[in-house]
Amino acid sequence: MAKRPTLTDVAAAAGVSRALASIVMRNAPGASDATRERVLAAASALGYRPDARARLLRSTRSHLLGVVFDVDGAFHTEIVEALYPAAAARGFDVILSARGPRRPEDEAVRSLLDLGSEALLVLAPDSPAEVLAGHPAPIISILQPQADPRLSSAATDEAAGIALAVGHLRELGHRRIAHVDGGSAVGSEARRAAYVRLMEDDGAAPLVLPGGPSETDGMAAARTLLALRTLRSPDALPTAVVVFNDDAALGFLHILGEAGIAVPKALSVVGYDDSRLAALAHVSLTSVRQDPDALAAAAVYAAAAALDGRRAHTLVPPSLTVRSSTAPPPVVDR
Amino acid sequence: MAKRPTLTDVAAAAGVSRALASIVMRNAPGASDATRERVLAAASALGYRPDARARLLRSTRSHLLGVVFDVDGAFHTEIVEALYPAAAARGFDVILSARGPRRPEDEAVRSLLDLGSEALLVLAPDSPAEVLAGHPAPIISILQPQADPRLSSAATDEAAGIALAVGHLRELGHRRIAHVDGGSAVGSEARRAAYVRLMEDDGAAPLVLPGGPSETDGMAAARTLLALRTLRSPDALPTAVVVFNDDAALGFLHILGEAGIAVPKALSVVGYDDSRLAALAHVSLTSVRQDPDALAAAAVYAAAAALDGRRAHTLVPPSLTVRSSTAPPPVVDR
DNA sequence: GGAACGTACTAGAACGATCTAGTCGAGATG
DNA sequence: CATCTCGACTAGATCGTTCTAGTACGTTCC
Repeated sequence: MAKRPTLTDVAAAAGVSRALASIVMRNAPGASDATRERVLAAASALGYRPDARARLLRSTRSHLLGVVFDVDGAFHTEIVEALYPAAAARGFDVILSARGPRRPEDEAVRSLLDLGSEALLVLAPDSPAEVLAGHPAPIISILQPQADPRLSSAATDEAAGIALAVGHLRELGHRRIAHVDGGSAVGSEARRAAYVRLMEDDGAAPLVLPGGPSETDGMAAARTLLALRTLRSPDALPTAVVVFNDDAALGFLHILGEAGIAVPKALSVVGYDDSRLAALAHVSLTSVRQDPDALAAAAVYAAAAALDGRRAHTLVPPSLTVRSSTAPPPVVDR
Repeated sequence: MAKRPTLTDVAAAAGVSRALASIVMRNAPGASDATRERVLAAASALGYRPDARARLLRSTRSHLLGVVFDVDGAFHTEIVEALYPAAAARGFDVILSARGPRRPEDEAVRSLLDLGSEALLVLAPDSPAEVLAGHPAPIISILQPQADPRLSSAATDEAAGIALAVGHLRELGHRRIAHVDGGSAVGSEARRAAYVRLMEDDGAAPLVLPGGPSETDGMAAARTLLALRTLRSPDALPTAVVVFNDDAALGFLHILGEAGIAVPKALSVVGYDDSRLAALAHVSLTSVRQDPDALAAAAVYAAAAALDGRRAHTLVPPSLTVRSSTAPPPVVDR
């Protein structure tokens, strides 16, 4: 429990001034190679580590990115991990603050600002753009594109994701493709609109089943589809469904299983997020994959740009992970 | 982008000295009610928030708890969220640092120490006790009990958890209960030992199938069990299985399903962690529940105790969430 | 050979708060 | 009435670093 060595200790040990030791530790120009070596040797001999508090307090730039993420968002944590290397590549450090049912976004944001964050990366912010733009540091919205010109964003290209899903199904031969939407969840509107547009461009009738982001929402949507079966003729029923996300897709699959509808033989299902759930052998769901590394890199880029006074709005292209919940449509009475 | 107001600004606006304004902001004794009110009014009028960097640098106590957690550990994030209120209740603030495949524990720990954490809470530490004890702040190991007297810990009572699972199965009428262990994962040894002991106390033969913490480990264990069926007579085969965790249990269930073994009719399965997976309608796994709130409270208590020079080792009792993967054993040839 | 320049280095202020050691005045005590 | 105590308040040092404004000295240039 000995007290931490300070820069003064290092300077004394190396026989130089504090200021020069500081120059060496920051790897700043203004020291000869010989002293540089001597100071570094003294530092490591003493086990010196710069005190982040003093450093943050004094320096003009903190090089700190504050990140707000959801504790229960599985995909959020993937992005968080990708952010560490992405930030380091541009000379930033990362501090985290969790948001959750018992910790409001506002509190998370403020604690990061109090520590001197230069910019804030907020995953799927739930505060309105108005509030976000009011903070004294630039905000980068991750996963949710922002129309507000005062904000930056890095998000997945939802339209491209839906296009991948629909394209894959069409290639398999599907024509009657339905969509279970995400209700009022983040991204739902963009995905639904992209779906409707793709259908109309193809001259097909869109069929949107109201859903939501959770397993139970998916279950409800499946029950709606089952009810439709008693009303429509078989060749007016969808042979494939694109569901808002993996959680909802799982609920959807569950009800289908109970009703004895074989997936993918009778009906193909595509999810969205390519979460851990989708990859389970038990589930094996074809799903649209958002790229956490690309999102992280785009977000850090946007932060750097924002600090230069420029706004960036990046859309990251998703990919499709094909598993065993999709297959050609059944050949029926034709 | 106006500069943040400082304590000096507040003091000037309220017509008092900086020191007195500080006393008021800290809610420390030494100010009259009248000035207290005046200073607080000035502070909120200016939108003043204390600068965490300066505060951390100067004050003798930082009241900061550093938390290291796994980005991919679903249960970890539940504890993280519970830690915020638990810490606040004892006057602590929380800062997070993620550990992951691309961010080693050591780096996470150091960044927290550099910011002045008074104690570190590490979820399921993977460094040896030796290394952990070498840090200049007390370490509280969460989820992994520690024998080392220099460390504190807050963990689930694994023996009690296994006893709950086995007890539940015995009440249902099971006598031949197997265990799929967790290989070298955290907690595996304790759970396996508890299982073996419970079996022996009952005069039953323990059957431990080698497993691990992942879905594929569970799948492998299930195949081992299936192979056993061809070697043993039916009344020497287990009628119930307690699996190391939910992930492995899911893989186990998957292979069982493929082999046409009905759960819970032919075989009962109990998981461990009561994770999101277990709660899925599609899975509905009976599982041992660890209590995140109790763990968080115990960890913060241990941190406070450690700062007083006392070590605490708390075991939190788990509970059992009964779902539909367990039922009475099949009545067979007896 | 003196001005101009560049490199290596240093003294001391500054960041924004808290802490220490006081001052001041009013009321209590003997 | 002098002394003591106590609450309200303040000046100035301090935390560990970075920043500003220099000094010292060797080299180059006309």
